[in-house]
Amino acid sequence: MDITLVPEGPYRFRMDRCDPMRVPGVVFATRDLLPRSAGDKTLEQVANVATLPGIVRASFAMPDMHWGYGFPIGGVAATDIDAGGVVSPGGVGFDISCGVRLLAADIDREPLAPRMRRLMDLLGDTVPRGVGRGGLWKLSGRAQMEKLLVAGAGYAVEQGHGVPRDLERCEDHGALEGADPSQVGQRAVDRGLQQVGSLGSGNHFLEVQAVDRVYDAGAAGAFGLHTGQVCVMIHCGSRGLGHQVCSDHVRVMDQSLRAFGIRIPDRQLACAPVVSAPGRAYLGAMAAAANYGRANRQLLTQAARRAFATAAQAGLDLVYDVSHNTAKIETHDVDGVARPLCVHRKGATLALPSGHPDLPADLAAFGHPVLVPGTMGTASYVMVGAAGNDAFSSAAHGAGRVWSRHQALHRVRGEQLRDELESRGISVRPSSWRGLAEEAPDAYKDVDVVVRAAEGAGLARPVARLVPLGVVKG
DNA sequence: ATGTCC
Repeated sequence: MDITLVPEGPYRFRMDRCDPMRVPGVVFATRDLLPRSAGDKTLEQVANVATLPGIVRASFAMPDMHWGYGFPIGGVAATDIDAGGVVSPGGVGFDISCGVRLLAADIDREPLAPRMRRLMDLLGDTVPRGVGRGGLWKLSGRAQMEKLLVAGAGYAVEQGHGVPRDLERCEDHGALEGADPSQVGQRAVDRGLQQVGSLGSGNHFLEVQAVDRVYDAGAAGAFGLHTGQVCVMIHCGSRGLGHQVCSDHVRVMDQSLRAFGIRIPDRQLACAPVVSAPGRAYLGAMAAAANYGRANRQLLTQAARRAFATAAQAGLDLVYDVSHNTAKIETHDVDGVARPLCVHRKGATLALPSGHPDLPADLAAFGHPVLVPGTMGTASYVMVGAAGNDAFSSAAHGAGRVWSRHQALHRVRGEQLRDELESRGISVRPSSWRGLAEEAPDAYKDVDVVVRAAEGAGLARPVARLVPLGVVKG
C-alpha cells in the first residue's frame, strides 16, 4: 500500500485511498510529530485499519500516534454496523478502558507545600501498584464481580466507595452500556478479583499536580479549576481482567475470520461483524472490562481522598473521568445520514463539542473535558472538545511514545531520573527503577507540541495546563 | 498494557 502523506493543512495529512483500503487515512500532526524511527509501522497501521469491512469516512491518527497492536495507538476508526461493519479488539487495545481521571483539590499549591512530603509518603504507602499486585478492594467471587462489571463506578459508589456526584462526572455516568459478564471468561474474572483499586504498571500513575496556566477561564471555571490549584490525576486501566478479555476474544475472532470471509493485511486486526456472535460477545465483554476500569479509578480516587484528608485536611472533587481505549456504539452523520457506528478509540479520547446531549447539563455550554496526561517531568493538559471535529469527536490522549521501552532502558537510569525529578521539586514514589526509566520524559513527544497540534487540527481546545508536584508511579 | 511466555 502507498503510504504517501499529502498535506491538507498545517496539522493535517491525507493518505489517499488505494486498494485494499476502503477509505483514506487522515493523520493529524506536524511533520515533527510524525513517527520517524527506522522501521516504524505506525503509518502502515493507519493504512491497514482503512481496509476493515464497513469502515466509514477515514482511518484517523491523533497527534500522539505511535505503533501499537494492529491499530496504531492514537487510532480512531468507525464502522457502519448496518453495513457489515466490524469490531476489532486491536482497535481498543489490551488495556480496555484505560483512561484518566482528574480530581480538583480544595487547596492551592502554596499552602500544601509544607505538607507535600507527608502526603506523598502516605500516597506512596497506600496506592497499590506494580505488576501482578493486588488492589484495595477484594471481591468475594464471580457473583459480586458480575455486579461490578455491569455497573462500573456506579457499583463502587453504591458499595460506599465514593459519592453519587462522582458519577455525574464520569463518561457514561461510570458504566458503559451493554456489558455482558457472561462473555467474560473465568480466567479473566479470577485475575480481576483481587485487583480492583490498583494502578498496575507501565505508563500508569497517580500524580499530584498544580494548575500552571488557564487558557479558557469559562471552561476552567465550569470544570472547577483555577491557577495555583492542586489536582490529582489518575491514569490506569482494567488490569489483568481487561488483558485477558482482549486475549480471549482476539483468539476467537482470529479463528472466525474465514467464516465471515474477512481479509485483513495483519492478523492483529482480527475482527468480526458487530452483528455476529463473536462481535456481540466481544462488545459485551469489552463493556464489562471497561466498567472494571472505571470502578478501578473510583477506588483509587478514594485512596487519594483518604490521603488528602489525613495529610492536607483537603477534599477532592471529581472533575471528569475519561476512557481512552474503547469501542462504543454511537450515532454520527455520514454523508448526510445519521448512522449507528462502532467507534474504536485506541489511545484517543471522546471530545464532544458544546451543546451535545450526552454532556452533563452544567458542562453543555463548554464541551466534553479531554484529559491529556503528559509525562512525570513535563506537563498535562485539560482540553475541551471542539466543534467540527470530523474524527467522530475524538482527540489526543497523551504525549505519545517516541522511544521504545527497550530504548528508554538503554538510555535512562531510574535512580538518576528520580534524583533529577526530586531536584526539580517533583516527589517520586516509584514502583520499580526499571519501570521509572521506561517512562522517562525523554521517551515521549513534547506534550505542549501535541496539544498545540490537537488544537490546530480542530480536535480540541486547551483549557488548563497542569504541572507535576509528585508522582506515584505504577 | 500484561501473573512482561500456558
